[in-house]
Amino acid sequence: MTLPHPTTDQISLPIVLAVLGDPTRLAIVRYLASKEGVPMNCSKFLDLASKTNLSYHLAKLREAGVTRAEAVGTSRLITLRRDDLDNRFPGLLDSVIAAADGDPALPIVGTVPEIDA
Amino acid sequence: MTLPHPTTDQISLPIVLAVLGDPTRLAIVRYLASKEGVPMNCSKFLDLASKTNLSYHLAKLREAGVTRAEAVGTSRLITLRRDDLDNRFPGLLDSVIAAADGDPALPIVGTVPEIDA
DNA sequence: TCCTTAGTTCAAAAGTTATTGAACAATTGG
DNA sequence: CCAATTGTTCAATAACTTTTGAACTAAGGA
Repeated sequence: MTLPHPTTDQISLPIVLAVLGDPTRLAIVRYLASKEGVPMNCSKFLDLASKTNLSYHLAKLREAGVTRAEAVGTSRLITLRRDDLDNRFPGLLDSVIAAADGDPALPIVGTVPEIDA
Repeated sequence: MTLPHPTTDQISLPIVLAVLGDPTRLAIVRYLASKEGVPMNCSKFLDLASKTNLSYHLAKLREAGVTRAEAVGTSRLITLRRDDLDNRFPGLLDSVIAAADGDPALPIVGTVPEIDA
């Protein structure tokens, strides 16, 4: 199963903005950005929402072109499409992340401490 | 009647992103940005939506802190809260507007030519 | 005063998004 | 093979958002 992703030029500004305009999804994007290059699996985000709901939000992010998801075994490895976003919308992601960092009211991944290896 | 506006520090990133994630509102913001400092009245945007619907979208923009509306006579003078947005979310508005400028699919104000004075 | 212009409000309808639980696949380890 | 792990899909519901028309207010001009 190869998951559908938009090509770079199919990424639409209003859709990206609307997708980022949700605190749960913003938290996911911030976390991916903070671990740039390290693919995450969905379970990392379980403190943000239920498994089902996460599946929904992650699909939104992927369909908008914000993230890339690759099926590996029973996991999905999720990465931020930073290069594509930076190419298409220069400066946008950086300013969104910087703005989010300044807002203590936003949910963040990892507040509920994970049992880390 | 003084219309309600959030203070600068009440402006919320997810709300601003969600509000800008609508093509009609994005068109309004782009137009205001292109005419920086020149207050617009609502009728400027009548080629984007009906009068009633415009009232709704302009209220969303105002309530999010993106625009300021001042009642003058029977008109509302609408301006972009650029300083407030730039202070709160540096670079965000500029990158959104630049990104929008690169997308020919987005609606723009003034496509239907106005009978100008 | 009466009419027009500018925009709002209200209630209804339509459409969309978010959230949930139960059931389902697919991979991996024992 | 069996069970656990990882995540998806589906259908239902809840909750919002958008759009509309009709009725309204408020100011300004004739």
